[in-house]
Amino acid sequence: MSTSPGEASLAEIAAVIGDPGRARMLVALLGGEALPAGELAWQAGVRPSTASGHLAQLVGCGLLTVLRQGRHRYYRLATPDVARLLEAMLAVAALQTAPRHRPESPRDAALRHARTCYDHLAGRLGVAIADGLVAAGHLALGDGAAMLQPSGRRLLQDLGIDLGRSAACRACLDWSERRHHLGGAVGTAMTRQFFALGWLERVPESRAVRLTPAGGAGLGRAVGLDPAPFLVAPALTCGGQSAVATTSSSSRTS
Amino acid sequence: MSTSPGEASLAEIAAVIGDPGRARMLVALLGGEALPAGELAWQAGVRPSTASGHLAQLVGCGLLTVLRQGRHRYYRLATPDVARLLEAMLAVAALQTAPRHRPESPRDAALRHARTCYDHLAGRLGVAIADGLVAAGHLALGDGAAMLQPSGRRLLQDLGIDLGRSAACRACLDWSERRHHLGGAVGTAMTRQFFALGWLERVPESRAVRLTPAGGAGLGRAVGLDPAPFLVAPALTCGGQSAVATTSSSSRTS
DNA sequence: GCATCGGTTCGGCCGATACCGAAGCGTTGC
DNA sequence: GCAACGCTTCGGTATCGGCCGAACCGATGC
Repeated sequence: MSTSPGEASLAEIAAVIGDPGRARMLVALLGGEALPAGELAWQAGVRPSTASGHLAQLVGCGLLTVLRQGRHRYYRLATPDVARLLEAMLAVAALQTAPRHRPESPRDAALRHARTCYDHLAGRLGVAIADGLVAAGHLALGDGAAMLQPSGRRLLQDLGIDLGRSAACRACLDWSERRHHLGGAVGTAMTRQFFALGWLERVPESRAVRLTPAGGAGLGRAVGLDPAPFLVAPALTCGGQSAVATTSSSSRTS
Repeated sequence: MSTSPGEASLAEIAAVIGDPGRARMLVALLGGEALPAGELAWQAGVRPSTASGHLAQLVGCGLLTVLRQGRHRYYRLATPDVARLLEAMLAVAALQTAPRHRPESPRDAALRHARTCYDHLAGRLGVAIADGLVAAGHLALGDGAAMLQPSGRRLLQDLGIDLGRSAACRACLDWSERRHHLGGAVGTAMTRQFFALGWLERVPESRAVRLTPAGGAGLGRAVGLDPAPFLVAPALTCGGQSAVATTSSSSRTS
């Protein structure tokens, strides 16, 4: 066969992602944290033995890396490129599912509201922050790319975020909003600082994040965000127990 | 199951891409042209009946669209998002294959040299043009994003390319060079104009493109490109017959 | 009209692989 | 040391999906 290496590996990688269980593992890891094998098995809805095989494949084709720590093995996305690939797939997938069923599970609602996209913010909150920066003239955004303006650089410096000389950042297509939010080095640095300032906090067992009152005030000042819709968050549906209860929590050890 | 629609479709789409035959079809369509079913069957190396099934799946999950014309059916990538997804996969796949085998088939050599990436230029030529623009200060490039500077806008206007007010463009990761080339609206407009000016021409039966002598002179003036390495192109290996001969040309009707 | 051609549908075959339970291995904690 | 724990390896089963040839359908051209 005259299969170019590119073609061969393309199918290989896609086939590995193309199993429902493995896909669920990857989406779980899209939060950016490293997770142990048992947690991923539970997320995928399979037995540990099955999950182990899946994880071996994911590591084998370079999508994940392992971190051995005591008797645990923590898995994480191998590179940011993998996260971008997954987001690109979710964006295409969202196009197909949007017209069809819209049951809007509570878990999805929380994710649509605000979540991490590997190393930056996504969901309505991520889009709203990007919008605020654009409206204030701090950010130029268009056609899949974005660039921070001098005023935006100063703004971020005031928030304690010191960027190198790079003003360019990625405009990541948000699969839930079908709009762009801020990614790349600038988006990563902003998100990290927001967590450090206590403006954001992670929702347990999920990629979802929550805006704290301090964060609402801070973002209101900084980017003119109206924090109201984000503070009344759908917390009742994603507080950890109800979402988990709808799945097979019985198979969980705890 | 609590599979969010995103997760379910992620696996669905990946599984569809994950077949070697279908992957070859998609890569063939990455050239940006619409191709008839028979041509795609030949590219995939399967019988028309098998290819028909594959194409139905690709259309079914929204990756391709059909264009009926007489007794032919032309297939093309459904949206630019699909092309971006495929390029993201190729970029990740290139990471894995790079350390391994490097047989460097003649077809790959031509593609590495210069090719279309759906609607813009890629390969060494695409990267060299982007480099030239950056070196001359016409383009700011960094972290997956790029932005045209005022001088770059004037340069493109002189070449007959009129952009709207958007100066932002995508920096597309080149899977063969592991560097960025110019995509987005600006990259698309440039590439289209280069073809219109006769600076570029397509290599038949391939995504590869060739720089014409006029194009070498023009790009030398415009972006300071040294056209020498691109004019002595590996044309002998990709002229159409030798590359095709290595595959099953016997099954071809012509 | 009839032959040709591009493409799809159908039926049957077969290889690949996801799944589980049981057993094994290394680590942790008492 | 011994038990508990997290994870992996192995063997067997069952299902899924790709592949082809043959038949069918619609459009084209003489």
